[in-house]
Amino acid sequence: MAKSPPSRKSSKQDLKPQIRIMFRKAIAMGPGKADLLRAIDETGSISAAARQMEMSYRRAWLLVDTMNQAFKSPVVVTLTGGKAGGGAAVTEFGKEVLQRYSTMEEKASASVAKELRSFTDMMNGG
Amino acid sequence: MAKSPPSRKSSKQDLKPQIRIMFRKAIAMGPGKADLLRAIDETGSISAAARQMEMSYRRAWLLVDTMNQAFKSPVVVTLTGGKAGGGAAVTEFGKEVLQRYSTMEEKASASVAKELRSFTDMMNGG
DNA sequence: GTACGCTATATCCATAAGAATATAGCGACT
DNA sequence: AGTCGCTATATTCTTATGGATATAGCGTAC
Repeated sequence: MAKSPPSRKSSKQDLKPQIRIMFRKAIAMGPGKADLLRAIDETGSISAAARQMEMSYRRAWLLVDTMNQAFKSPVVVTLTGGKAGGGAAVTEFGKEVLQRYSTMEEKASASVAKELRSFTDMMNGG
Repeated sequence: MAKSPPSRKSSKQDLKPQIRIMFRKAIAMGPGKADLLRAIDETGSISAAARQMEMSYRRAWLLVDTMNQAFKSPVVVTLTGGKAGGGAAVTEFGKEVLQRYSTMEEKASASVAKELRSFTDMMNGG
């Protein structure tokens, strides 16, 4: 039988340059943290975002903590208690960080798109 | 006393986009592997390159192995025995891979240079 | 044929990263 | 006052990563 495309995760098609902003050996901002910020903005909580991204709350919390430490102002603020038990929100500052990061991702990606394709040709079937 | 700048490793100034080419969850090519290729090309052996980069031979060998598996042709060929006990060389194909990767690094870096600087302003003193 | 230095590989160990779990605290709402 | 769901944190366990070490095999030079 023809092999059915089995829920492929990263394949050659996913190739893209990754921007990683380092801060004292830790990643202050990268693809994963950007996704997390978007998920927190969407869901309004760290734990909901973690569930959506299928990671542990602990890990999500640590990522948020790393970001908040790296930037001059918090990118995420939290509150405990309240009707929903608490929650988290991406600050305006955080949204700006995210926006600028996304811009960088797009620019970098566009700038190497052509080269990336010829690179693909040199690789085995990812 | 004033705290003297203690042999800083990565600081804000080092910020640059990283290109990582993935192959089945493994990094087929990235900054570290590119450096290793350059070191092998320079030294003519995996172990000398490993020493130069202060990593274990095992690790260097694994990195080479990953690359060779990811690409259609080997990027490094080795020979055992001989006057120097053996050695390794970056193939012409490997040099092309490296060349193209370096080009991508430069282009991506240039394309986001401006944004990267404003990003820096939002971060704490790295 | 012995020595040399490198490749190639296996084994074991230390450390780091992350998952899972447990628990405390909080505040709005009922 | 009690419930709820989330933040915040500690603890334990598993797994992954890499370092260190040991050994075998190889071919040239001596």
